[in-house]
Amino acid sequence: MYSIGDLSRRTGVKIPTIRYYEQMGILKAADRTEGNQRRYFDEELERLAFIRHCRDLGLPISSIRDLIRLSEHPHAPCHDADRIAKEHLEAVRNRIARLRKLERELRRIAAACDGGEACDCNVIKALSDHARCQSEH
Amino acid sequence: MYSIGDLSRRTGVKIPTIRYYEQMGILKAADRTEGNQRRYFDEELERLAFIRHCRDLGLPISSIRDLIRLSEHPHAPCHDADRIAKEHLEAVRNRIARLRKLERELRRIAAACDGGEACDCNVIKALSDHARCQSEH
DNA sequence: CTAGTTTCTCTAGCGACTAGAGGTTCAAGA
DNA sequence: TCTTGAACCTCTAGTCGCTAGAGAAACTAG
Repeated sequence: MYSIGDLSRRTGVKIPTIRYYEQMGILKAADRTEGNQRRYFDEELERLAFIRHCRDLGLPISSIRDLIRLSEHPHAPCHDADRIAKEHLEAVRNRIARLRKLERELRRIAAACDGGEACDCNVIKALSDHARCQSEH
Repeated sequence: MYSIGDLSRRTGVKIPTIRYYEQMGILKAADRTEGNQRRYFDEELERLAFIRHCRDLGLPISSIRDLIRLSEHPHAPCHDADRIAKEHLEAVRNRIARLRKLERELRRIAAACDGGEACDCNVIKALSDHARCQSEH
């Protein structure tokens, strides 16, 4: 049996965040002591680890909610879970592609400073001037 | 002389966003008509393009504010502008590195579905199980 | 002059937390 | 058993960068 602090230490999820997940309905409301404090079991520990893992992977809470609902209806086709993961993979790939363009751009800009004064600072000029970009963003 | 709608069409920045930038102090308060409507000149058009470009590159508004303040004090050393760009480049590189790890992970997870039922769906299992990850995140 | 578009301000909402106030409960040591 | 201090409770508000909507006023073309 874990207090919310135990759960927090074991999962690395901060206490207010645990309460927030409960409020969002992805972590079920814990049993309480006589004095109204939350007490958790291994089941919640596992679910919180699942949530944490999903969040680390960048899945929004709404998708996590979908996955949990799915896993609670074990005879539904797993098609949906697969779709959620695939869609997210696609989104991550797009983000990477965009960020790499930005990286090139920033490298160009950051290389432009010759240590002078702001009035002729190439960083500021480069940031002012969209036309110099080698790729649209 | 541009209305806020003109400015919006020319820069692709939505009208409420322009007003928001004014409120945040990175776009200076425009002149007004008798009837209190904003009227802009090319100077604001350019600044908005600058802001837009910075935002596209992912710079937070606070950094943009710093850069603008800097460009308004043209005899300050451009050292700070350079630092802002370099720091941001660093942050972008870190984000890319992290996202690539996530991509590998998601690819592994998304490949795990064999079309069965949710009760033995490998996507859900993979998401439950941190230990299977090939890289920490 | 009128009708329809644009603009105004103000407030509230998004997502995923995070921080703080002010009060209560728990657990360990004396 | 009592005390003390840590941990916990709820509630509200703040973060960031917008975005949406209400209701009213101003502009512009015919």
